[in-house]
Amino acid sequence: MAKKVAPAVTFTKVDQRVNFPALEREMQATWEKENTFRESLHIREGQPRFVFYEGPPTANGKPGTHHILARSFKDLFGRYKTMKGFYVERKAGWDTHGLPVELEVEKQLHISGKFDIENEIGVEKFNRLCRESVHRYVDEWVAFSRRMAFWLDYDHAYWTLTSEYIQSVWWALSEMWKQSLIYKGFRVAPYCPRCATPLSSHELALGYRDNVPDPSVFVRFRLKKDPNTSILAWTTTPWTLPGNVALAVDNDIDYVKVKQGEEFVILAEARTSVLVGPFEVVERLKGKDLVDLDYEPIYPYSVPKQGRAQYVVPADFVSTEEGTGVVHTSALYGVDDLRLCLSFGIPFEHTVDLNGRFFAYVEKFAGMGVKDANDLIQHDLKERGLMYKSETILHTYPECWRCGTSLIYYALDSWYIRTTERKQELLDNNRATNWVPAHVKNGRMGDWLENNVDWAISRSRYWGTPLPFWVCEKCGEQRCVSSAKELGLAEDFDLHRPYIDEVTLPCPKCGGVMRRVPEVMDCWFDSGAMPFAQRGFPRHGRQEFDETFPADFISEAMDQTRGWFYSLLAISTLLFGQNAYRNVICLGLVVDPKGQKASKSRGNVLDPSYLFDTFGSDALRWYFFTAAQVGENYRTSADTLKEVVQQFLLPLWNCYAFHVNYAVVDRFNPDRVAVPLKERPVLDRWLLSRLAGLVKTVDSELADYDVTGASRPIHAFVDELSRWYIRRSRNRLWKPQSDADKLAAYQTLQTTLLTLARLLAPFTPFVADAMHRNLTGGHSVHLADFPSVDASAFDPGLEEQMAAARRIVEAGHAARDAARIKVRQPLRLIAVPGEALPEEITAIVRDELNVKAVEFGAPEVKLDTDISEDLKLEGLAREVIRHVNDLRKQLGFNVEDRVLARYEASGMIARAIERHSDYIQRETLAKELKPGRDESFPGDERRVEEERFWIGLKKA
RNA sequence: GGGCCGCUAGCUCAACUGGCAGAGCGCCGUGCUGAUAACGCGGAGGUAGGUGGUUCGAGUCCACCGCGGCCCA
Repeated sequence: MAKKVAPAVTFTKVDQRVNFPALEREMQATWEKENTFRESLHIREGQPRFVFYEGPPTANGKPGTHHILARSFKDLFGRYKTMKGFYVERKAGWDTHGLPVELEVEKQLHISGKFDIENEIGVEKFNRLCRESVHRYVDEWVAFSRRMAFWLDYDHAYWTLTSEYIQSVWWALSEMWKQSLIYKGFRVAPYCPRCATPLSSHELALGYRDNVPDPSVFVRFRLKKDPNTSILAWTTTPWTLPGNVALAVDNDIDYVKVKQGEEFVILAEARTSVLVGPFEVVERLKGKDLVDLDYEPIYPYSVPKQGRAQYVVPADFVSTEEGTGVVHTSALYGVDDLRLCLSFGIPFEHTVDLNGRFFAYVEKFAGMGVKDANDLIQHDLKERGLMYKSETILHTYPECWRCGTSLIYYALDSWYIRTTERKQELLDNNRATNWVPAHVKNGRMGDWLENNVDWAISRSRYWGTPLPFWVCEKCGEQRCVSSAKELGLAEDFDLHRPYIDEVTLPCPKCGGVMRRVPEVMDCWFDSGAMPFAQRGFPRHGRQEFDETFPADFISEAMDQTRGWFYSLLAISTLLFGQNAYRNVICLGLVVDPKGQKASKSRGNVLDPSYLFDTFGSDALRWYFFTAAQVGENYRTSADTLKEVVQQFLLPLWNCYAFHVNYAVVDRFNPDRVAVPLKERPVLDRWLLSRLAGLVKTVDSELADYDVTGASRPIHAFVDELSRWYIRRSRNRLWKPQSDADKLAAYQTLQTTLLTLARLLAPFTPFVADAMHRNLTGGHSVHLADFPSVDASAFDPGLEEQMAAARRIVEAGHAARDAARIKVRQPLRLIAVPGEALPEEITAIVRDELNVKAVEFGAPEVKLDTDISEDLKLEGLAREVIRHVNDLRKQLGFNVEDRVLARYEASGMIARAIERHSDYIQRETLAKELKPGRDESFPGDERRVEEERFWIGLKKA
């Protein structure tokens, strides 16, 4: 007797009733214990880098289901490229500054607005609380990311709040300063005069109220050359009239001059319905005919001495939907107004102070609040015969979400980066970037860049990178600082407000005192600076920066087009003349099954921990990779995730369990010499050819950043593996004897499942590693190489023949169904159309359709439905086999248990058992099959086609 | 108001450059099951959001409109 060689790999039996969330928790623990992530980096040290940048999440809220999406894609490519042999550093990052953090702290303190922060809490304490708040959320993010298997190096994370990081940001600004790209100007924003603060668009959206009453006034602007004629302009904010500097018309709109009594009025033809009383059209004009006309200022206040103002200019934002088709323009109290005045060089001056009160020089209304002044201004205009008509309208208007005060649009001092000067470069660098999906490049992103405006980088807030600009109190000299050292500060000095505000510099020009401007930076600048700031560059990390710029790959949600995608592009273009990333995947949103965005008020938010606990993170990841084309929205629900588990993960797991559990029984040794491919049965050669094609597809699609293109074929392959290969191979593993055929089947399955595990490792890292470790005796799949294509396995001809065979099988099943003859009943012949297939494949067809012969070349599928006595007995034998196996299962025997069988039968059944006893014993692992009822054998009455019989079984 | 994306079966989604509308789930019927939280076969279910246009031919190209989404104003 040959001595048994202990296999090097011992498989552990697999439970078919797998619990994925539990499996994932165990695997996570294993990774922690074995430091698998660190090890996966370690084994690629010194290899070419694949550079990934982590877009830092704002650490001021809990992670949600939509965060699983982007983090899945980031992780996918990190793992894939690692398996392809690259060193993929994955440095975590935290976006720690900004208004969201401040608002969170305001909420926590039950305060709101600048007044409370400065006078009740104090900036020092406020910023300390902001810092603490950030740390609190970061812990949750780390736990969340671990749970979803997002491998990221949290130990070396970059934090935008560190002195190191801040100084890198300062350096970036100082470089731009040297290029004269930074200037101070005005920026119009929604503004609360009570809180004395501008509002972000997010805050603005919180405060809209319907049916707000406001004045609606039509004002005469008398022409200088003809004071009997006025241009009629409309406004709902009379308080802006003292600031009027121009009137805007559209060049192409039709205007009319109408006569009413002794007065003439000009307005858009489409708006004559606003006129009071009868009128007579005396002249028709185009907007461009009005351009350049000077009018009598209604108030003299707002225009500085130099420059031309108070005349008609053309604009592209004038409409005839409301008003008069003429827009009164007050440079500092409207976004369009300011843009227009700047483009025409019209001079202007503020009439209203930061508390919403008129300056003293606006004599008639000095010191009045803007809302209170509305009535007085209307009264004044009426008295002077300039008010054509005044009414009250109800409209939707924003209020301050904190205090309910009506907001005004107000221009504040703001610092800008002159990005428009480098617009062409921005466009060129964008064009050189690979966008997925492709339409974003010239669509959303390209369009945004075409309409580029200078980047307003200052915020009148507290918790942010302080602007490094110092201005002399005396002479106005400006200076940009690029490091703490330059200020004479220690390396550990907290560069935040309020400490930095106390740092003054002597003015080199006049010897006066230079003080820092009060603003902090737009935190988008922080995140856009991360390619170098995460290294502390240029003070440190020069080599690392050189090695890791630009990134090969980044991925975030689509809304980052104007966020991080832009801030990276803009900063890199200005500083380094190229984009910071080569490939970018922009993802859609996670929405509910109706396509509605998830929100607390709609009650359609999916709780990520519920999803993790119920379906597991592999299911979520696989869902995001396969469910929609990249860039589309994901209509997500518990049902769609359940489908992933049932349609993909369970069939995959069952294929794996099938192989392993039989391999355990048979003590399959994966180290045995492989049966040469040519000697393997056709089914194996077919599967391995399909597998080679799959590897090729997945690899090339991932190389192209096409994730659905890579993942969907894997699903299709698992389907074929389960529903054709294993279905047709069960008997090969089930049979008791160990021969070359069985060995080939095990070896084929082993190769296939191992390859699948490696293909799946980037997609579903938990289940892939569970499979891989068991199949290899404990090696993590994440330390393995990505599979390479086995070109020798390709056999397109065979694949085509197998496809033909499957078409025949389908037609054959349909024909049986039509003839109402069950598959268990063997038949003599099926005739099918088409060319003859090789015998080895035809044998599969015969077996699957349970026919003795297949005849090719028939005009249509035809089944010989004649059942001879021999065929009948064979069919009955198969019925018996099924009942015996059913009883085995019922009695709780294991698949490999040998049994002893007794039976009691008569008639055809008895004859069938006698004639086919070898066959029955083989298929039921029965060592003996004897007639005679024996009550010591647990058994059952069974019935086939009205004939009763009894069988009993015992373990052998 | 502007830009981009989407709209295909009850649901989730496919269909290379224009060429006979598909899959999975669900439903109905049926078969099979040591074949798994299965599987096989058959069936019902579609005006391709709408209206025009180009073309021998349009889900696919063009125009306009509607709905949903994101972004900007």
